[in-house]
Amino acid sequence: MSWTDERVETLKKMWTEGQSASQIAKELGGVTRNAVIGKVHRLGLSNRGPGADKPEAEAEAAPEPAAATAAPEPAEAEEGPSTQSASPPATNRRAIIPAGQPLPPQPSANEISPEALASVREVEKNAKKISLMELTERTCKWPVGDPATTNFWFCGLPVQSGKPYCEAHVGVAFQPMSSRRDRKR
DNA sequence: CCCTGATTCGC
DNA sequence: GCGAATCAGG
Repeated sequence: MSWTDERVETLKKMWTEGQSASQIAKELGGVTRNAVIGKVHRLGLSNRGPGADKPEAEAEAAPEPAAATAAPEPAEAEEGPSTQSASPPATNRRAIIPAGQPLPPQPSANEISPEALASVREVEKNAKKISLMELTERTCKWPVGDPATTNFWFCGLPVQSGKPYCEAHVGVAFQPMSSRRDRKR
């Protein structure tokens, strides 16, 4: 595969859209993400944000010709403490879990946002349905089903990173409480 | 381990 | 110019 005009355009478009190199590579096909990244660099658009081109960028200092009075530092707003506690779907199950540590919450009765719920349903269909012993540091530890049943398994999908769950389950586990708005029912 | 982009360097 | 290998980070 070579970089035809079309392919390059797709590349540019997607890259500008913020697509990841791997996604672009997948889309184009026949190339790896490395190829994409390499091309991106060669095209000189390694930087995605600035649609503006800044040919001249030299020397530090003197970035501000204007009299920047005071407050040159907007300072980081930083994430507010925003009590976005994970609010684990409270599990009433006695400590049934084996050598559990932080222990996964039960998805059960809780007001979960429809979107997140939908995601979970999705995921559960593709879940690897691994057993307890198969749980590793990087498998989603979201439990599904009743532990007392044979119909019990763990999601097992790749975890987000750090988190104990896969993306979808992280979504339902760590809800910003803003979405917990009590929707009438 | 999964993923990101960044760089290098033989081709 | 190309992109695999590698590097550096999350």
